[in-house]
Amino acid sequence: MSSLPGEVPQRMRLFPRQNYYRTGLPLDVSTPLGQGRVNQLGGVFINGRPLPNHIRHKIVEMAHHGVRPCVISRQLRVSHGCVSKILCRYQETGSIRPGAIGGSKPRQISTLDVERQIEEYRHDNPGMFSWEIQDKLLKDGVCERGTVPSVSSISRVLRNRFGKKDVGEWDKKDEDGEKANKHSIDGILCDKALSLLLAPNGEIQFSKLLGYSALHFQILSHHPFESNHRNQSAYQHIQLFGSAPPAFQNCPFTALVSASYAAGSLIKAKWLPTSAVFAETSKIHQIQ
DNA sequence: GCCGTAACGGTTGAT
DNA sequence: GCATCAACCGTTACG
Repeated sequence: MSSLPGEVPQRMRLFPRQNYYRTGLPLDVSTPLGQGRVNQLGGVFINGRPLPNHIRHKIVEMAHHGVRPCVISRQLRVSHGCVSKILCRYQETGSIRPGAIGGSKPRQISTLDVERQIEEYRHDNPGMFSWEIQDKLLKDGVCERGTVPSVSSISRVLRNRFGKKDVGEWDKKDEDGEKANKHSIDGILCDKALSLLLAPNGEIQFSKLLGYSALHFQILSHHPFESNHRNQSAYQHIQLFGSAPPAFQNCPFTALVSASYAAGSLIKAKWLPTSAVFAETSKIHQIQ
């Protein structure tokens, strides 16, 4: 039997084909990891939580080598539903990562006009409380009872609009952060390093990336509206197998390519055809 | 026996 | 700091 990290000893496993959920039989198992449970195949899982990355990797890797899902399921002791789900997602997105868990849709709590009005109130009277602002919005007829933002929403608007600038804290993820970074030591170093990587015509010279250990090549976004997870996973795939995942081959989109410093600050970005990106990253992978 | 998927109980994190 | 809610998770059972 192959031993996977986190696997429980044989004696802790329950009998296969036991109907846990529908019969109400106990299925909690005390494991060295804590709140583990054991599935019908004898594998350990934590309800509600994604499988560990190394198992997800293994599933994709085995499928890549032509192993059938049912065999993967039995060997890794992961339910076939889960194997199917992970492989389907991988085919569709090129990502082995679980989706973003938790959170809720951003609620449109106030229109831009209302936000502007809140800012104005705050500007005129910096000591004004959120509930006072709420009252004033109603009194001035800016909002009606049903549409007026909650006190916590107003607080959030104030925090977002005034909080960060007051303490001089820039969010490195947004554009402001990017600008700020350019004036940092990291930013200056990055700019200098990148200037060596750029050919006179503005193209990134991929071959020169190899000479800079402090710099790493990054596919930041496969599509402007998609998450970076997918692209990082695609890059992982290239590192593992030396080729782009199936879903990415012959992809009509373009990829945003950047060179970034060890600190992760974005310094320059450039749009290139996906095929060119994967061709170049594969070459880099092979040389390394 | 294999596969896709609905239902389920659970977790997470933004609001 | 707490409650709510909608996203996700992996397992099970069914067709």
